[in-house]
Amino acid sequence: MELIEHGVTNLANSYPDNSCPVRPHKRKARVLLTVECLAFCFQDDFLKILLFKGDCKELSKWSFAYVTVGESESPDDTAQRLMYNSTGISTTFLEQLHTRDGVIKSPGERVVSITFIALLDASRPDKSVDACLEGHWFTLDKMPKLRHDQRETVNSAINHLRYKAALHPLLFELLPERFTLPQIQNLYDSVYNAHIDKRNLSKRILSTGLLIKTPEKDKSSKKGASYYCLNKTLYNPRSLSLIKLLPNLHTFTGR
Amino acid sequence: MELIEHGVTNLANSYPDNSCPVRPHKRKARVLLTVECLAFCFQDDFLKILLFKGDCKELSKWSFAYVTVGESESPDDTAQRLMYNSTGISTTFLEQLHTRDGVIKSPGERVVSITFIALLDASRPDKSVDACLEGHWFTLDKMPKLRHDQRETVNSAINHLRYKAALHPLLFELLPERFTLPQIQNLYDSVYNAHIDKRNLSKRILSTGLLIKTPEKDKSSKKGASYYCLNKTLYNPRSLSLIKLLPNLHTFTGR
DNA sequence: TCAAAAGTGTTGACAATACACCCATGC
DNA sequence: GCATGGGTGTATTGTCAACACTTTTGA
Repeated sequence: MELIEHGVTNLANSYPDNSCPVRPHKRKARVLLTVECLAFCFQDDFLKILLFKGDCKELSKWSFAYVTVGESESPDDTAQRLMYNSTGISTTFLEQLHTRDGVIKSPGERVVSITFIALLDASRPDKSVDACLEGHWFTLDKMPKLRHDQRETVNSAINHLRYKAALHPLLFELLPERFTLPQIQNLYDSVYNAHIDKRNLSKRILSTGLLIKTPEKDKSSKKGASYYCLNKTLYNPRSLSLIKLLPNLHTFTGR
Repeated sequence: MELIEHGVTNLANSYPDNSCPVRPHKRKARVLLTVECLAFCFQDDFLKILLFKGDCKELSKWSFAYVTVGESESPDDTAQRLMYNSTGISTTFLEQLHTRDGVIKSPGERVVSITFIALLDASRPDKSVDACLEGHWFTLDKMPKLRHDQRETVNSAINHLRYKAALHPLLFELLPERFTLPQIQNLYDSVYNAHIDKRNLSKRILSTGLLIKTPEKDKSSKKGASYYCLNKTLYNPRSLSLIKLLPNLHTFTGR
């Protein structure tokens, strides 16, 4: 990606001063890059979001994870590192939500942050998370007070998650390698804070052909629920097929 | 948005060196910010994309618009400015697609660019575009050779446009203040490179209630087509309602 | 009066919803 | 044998797609 800066300069030079369609502004911005991650998981039958205890400026308030981008890493790598360091889990689903400008604190201290949404399989930490004492998973209805304007970002991430999961088989990212239909049921109920008819939901989910029934059963209930796993030849988190997974789509607005 | 840098530092200080979930990387990235715009309009019954003639490095190739972000403007302002300066049109629809890392050319010259998609009403330049000689609108099937890896970005923008327009009343952004049903027909045909049944399309469009029929007619055809305008109390480009506007949604993949 | 383009309705197929009972097992 | 939770089928409704003719008017 060897584009940008020279292109602008050179293109600008070929125009008279006031007419160049892409002439640069007076002074170029140099900014500090940060990455912030809104991390979700599914734990104890609830959708949860990862938050960290406040720093010394605002001890009582919480925040989602964020970190500055290193000099020699891409923002995607940063997000991956941030998730791994804060949860011990290798994130399989990371998606950019938006990039926004922070305040200019002093000359040269302008901060631009790229917001990611991360879906984690909470069942499989690759390393111990003992080190991450200050991070906690909260259900959405029990979230603590957040710092600054973070609440808005969290809300838009939840909205985006609901929107996207209604159209694409996305929530499997939150489940372990193998899972049961009742688990899926609880997952969708929790994400949409609703009671979705289990017959219709399982019909929709199974009709996608994305699930493979395994002979094993989860014996924690009396009858035992069959385990399913993803059909990896059909399922690709990079290019999710468009499948209507929820009724009443009209209740959502686009991102 | 007074969060980021201090938060990280302080939070980091409260952890032992190897365990902080959000500890900063060794050295922070300071980057040059650029904005690139994939601008679409609807002209002569075709969807068109705005491209500029190559600079001295690659004279024969074309590029979409891009510019560095000024020291005292937000990326959104930059995109707005870029569009206005290159087309004379005030863009009503600007949406972030993604942010991506460029190469590190030399220490301190790392470039990060934010990609926008812009939908323009080509009928209403606020100022003359005579000054913008090197910019041209191309139909998608007649696009010239693009620089570098820009083709991929263009393709993903077109894909995103198709995806989003299939679910939301988005393409009105490309139309003038008042427009006719045949114009809408041509617009959708062109965007999807298909022949969409006009009876079904007009039914879908009109059933949204977003259009208001005016008494005037476009007299350029024999019978004359009625002009419609948007119902501004219902239509809001910031929060587009989810309305299925196209059949065969399954032919698209998610953004 | 003819040609060109606008405008409009119906039907059949499929998909989505609502809804309730049987089954397997552990205790 | 009973309580718990898993698993399944159907009837109805609504939605979507396919399809062709009539209307208007300018030339």
